[in-house]
Formats: sequence, C-alpha cells, structure tokens
Amino acid sequence: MNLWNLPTLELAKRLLGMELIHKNQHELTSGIIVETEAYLGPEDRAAHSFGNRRTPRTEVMFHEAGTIYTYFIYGMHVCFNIVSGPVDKPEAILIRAIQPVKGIEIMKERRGKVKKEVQLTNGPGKLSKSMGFSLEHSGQKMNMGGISIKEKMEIQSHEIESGPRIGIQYAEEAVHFPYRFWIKNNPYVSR
DNA sequence: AAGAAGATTAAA
DNA sequence: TTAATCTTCTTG
Repeated sequence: MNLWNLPTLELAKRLLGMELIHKNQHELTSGIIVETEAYLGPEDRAAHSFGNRRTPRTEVMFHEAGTIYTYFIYGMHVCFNIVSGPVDKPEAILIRAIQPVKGIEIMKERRGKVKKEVQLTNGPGKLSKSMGFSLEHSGQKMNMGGISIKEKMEIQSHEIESGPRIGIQYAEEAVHFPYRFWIKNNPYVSR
C-alpha cells in the first residue's frame, strides 16, 4: 500500500517512528519523527487552507500527497509539513518534533549555542533549523530529491497519544480537535 | 500602500 | 512574560 494514499489522520500517526532524512551535497542529517499535527484543509479553521483559501503560499497544499510545504512564521522560523490527501484537497501534516539520528554535529552547528541534544529538534522551528529546511524546499516531492523518509521503527497504536494542537488559539471550534499525535513517553516530544 | 497577525523560540 | 522580526493576507 502506498503510504501517501492514507487518510491524513492515519498518515499523521503512521509517520511516527519513521526516519526523516535531508541530504545535500555536503551534509546528511536525519531523525525519527516523534510528534505530528494534522491540518484538514477546508473544514479546519486552524489550517492555512481553511475554506479552500488558495494563495501563492498555500498553493502547494493543493498538490499531491507527499509534496513538501514549508512556510515562514513569526518573522523567524520555518515550519516543515508534508502535504496529504487527494489532489485539490488541501491537507497537510506538520512535523513538530524529531529524535536526532544522523548528523548531530551538523545540527549543533546550525543551531549555534544549544546545550542538550534534546533541545536540538523538539519543536517545529528548531527541527527545521537543525535539518536545514527552508522556504526553497516548498513544492518539492518527498523521496525524489534531498528530502526523504523511510520506515524505521514500528509504533504500536497503544504507544501513540493524541491531544489538541498547539499555537492555534484563534481557531474557534477547531481549537480542541485532537489532531496532534506523539509517541508516549518519548523525551524528544515538544513541551 | 499600509497594517495586523501568526501552525514559535529563547531569554528574563 | 515578552521581544524578536517578516511573510502573507486584508483593507483602504
């Protein structure tokens, strides 16, 4: 079965335990995905694509599943998402935290002063900086360029916890949707 | 053309 | 608790 054909909420859970890899000419960094958030397009007030809002920024959310969506936020941070769902259904999954595996020294370099390894990637802006993700990656396809993903460890459903998403207080009824997923007791999860 | 707000982070 | 800081979108 093709991973990208899964419904977004299913995919958000399946991504847990998989290894996210970024390779460029000189550097390789990777980490296990331990926390994700699903954004369900038109019906989800928390999503950039709520009401099918289609702009240069959100355009890639309408593309096929497995497309990369990166965006800039709060004047300083990049967030990394994977588009999900059918074409023209603008859903996406935000990667919120990973557990560093390869290129830890490179991550430390990119992040500057950071004391503990756990601080490297336990938040969406942090992991993007550690992994070297930027706006130019938006629109690229997973597993077809420098950024790829592969099976790493099997996560049982009882090891997955869920809860409300973070940073979307404006989203009215969507505030409480339990679309955030993480691996239970994993120290690399944010917060 | 200008202003407001944001899927965050780090430091106080 | 707040500043940092800039893109995107909305309004005029």
